[in-house]
Amino acid sequence: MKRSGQFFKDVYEVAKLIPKGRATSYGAIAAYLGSKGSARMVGWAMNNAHAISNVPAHRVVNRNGLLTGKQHFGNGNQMQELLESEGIKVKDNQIQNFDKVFWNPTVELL
DNA sequence: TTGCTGACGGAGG
DNA sequence: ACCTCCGCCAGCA
Repeated sequence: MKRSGQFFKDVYEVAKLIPKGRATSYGAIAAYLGSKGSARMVGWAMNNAHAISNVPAHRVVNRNGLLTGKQHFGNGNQMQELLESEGIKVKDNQIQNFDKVFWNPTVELL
């Protein structure tokens, strides 16, 4: 078993806890895990998350609500379609009303 | 082994 | 307000 760092593992667990119709940011997850400055690692973990089941990486975007990682979903706008399928409005790779759909693990999971 | 890159974010100019 | 640089740390050449 490739034991990725505990950090990655935690990222996966938090990602799985993101409610349907909600989204969070890389930085928010990193902050929740205690590594505020490691937002990039969260993104990296998401890349690896494709190997894990039930990890809704499409619900994780950058702090602007921009679907920066959509290009990693293989098909063109699959990430956007998944989000819209859950009720999240997306326009031009950006989540609309991001402040409403934003799910802050530091607050929600606390 | 060393160095560069990367699904980000905050600080500085 | 806009643009640029630095830090975070794991993976890969």
